[in-house]
Amino acid sequence: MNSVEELLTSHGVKPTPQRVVIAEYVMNTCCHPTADQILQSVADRLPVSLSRATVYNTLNTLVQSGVIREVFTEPGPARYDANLDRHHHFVDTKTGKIFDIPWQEVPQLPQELAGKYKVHGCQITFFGQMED
Amino acid sequence: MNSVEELLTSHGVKPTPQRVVIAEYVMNTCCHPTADQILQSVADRLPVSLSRATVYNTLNTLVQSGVIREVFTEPGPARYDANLDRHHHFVDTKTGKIFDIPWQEVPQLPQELAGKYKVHGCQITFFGQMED
DNA sequence: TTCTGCAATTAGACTAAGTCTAAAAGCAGA
DNA sequence: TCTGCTTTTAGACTTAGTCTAATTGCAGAA
Repeated sequence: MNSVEELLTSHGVKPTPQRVVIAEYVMNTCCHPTADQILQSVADRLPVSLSRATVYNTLNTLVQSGVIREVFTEPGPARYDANLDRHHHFVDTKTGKIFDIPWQEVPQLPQELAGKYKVHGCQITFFGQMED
Repeated sequence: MNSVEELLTSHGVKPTPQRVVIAEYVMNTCCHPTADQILQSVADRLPVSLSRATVYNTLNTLVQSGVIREVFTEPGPARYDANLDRHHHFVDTKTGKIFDIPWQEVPQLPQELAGKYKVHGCQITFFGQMED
């Protein structure tokens, strides 16, 4: 049993071949792929055909069980992220690429706002350009 | 000439009847409406029929000219926001409602990250629940 | 081993959000 | 009034994602 299978099992997800290759792909790419990119890239790693519905089902299952995260930074399709450490995102407005920003790069934000908004989580998206 | 017309003109946007009622609607609602909600609500304020394409064209024009902002906090349709002051958003996870959080409620964030990401802008979305 | 039944997968239909296109309408200036 | 540009329109189209009903694949029971 390889480590991806163990990871899925430990999160209560039965490690079917489809789920394993999808999870593996998301974990081994740093590019925050979309569902469609995942389908394209993963399809020929399986002996059977892989359906679009399975990709979406699997991604939703993995998100719900906490194996990966869904990222919405901009218009367009959802992107997926296997970095489970708390972090934020930086969108390079020139290339569209998304980079992870470690949690500790950003100062602690308030846990309550304007005396009435109780904060449970937050997501920061930075826009800008990478220096060369 | 009313104030909405002046505002559009001052942003270089010709104030057609369609644009005026759409801008007016977005400015007078605090609920961050979607394109579809805008179409539903605004259609009968005009003597002619209002096309979906016009709503999207107008919203894109208004966003590009800086009259309103487009907000993506969660999966689903884009939402529009006429609050031009710099601010962030709070999503009430119970009701789905979006509230504006004034810029000064949140500490200043770094202008450069990890020594290579030059920040031009950022968007913070808080998730949580309003206190009763 | 075979049977049973649930969970996962599949293809394809369907829905929702938004864009594109070609024609018509509106309007500013000559 | 005419001309030409801009805006609007209806509806086709595209993209992202969900739903459905049938099939497949297993795990556990007999």
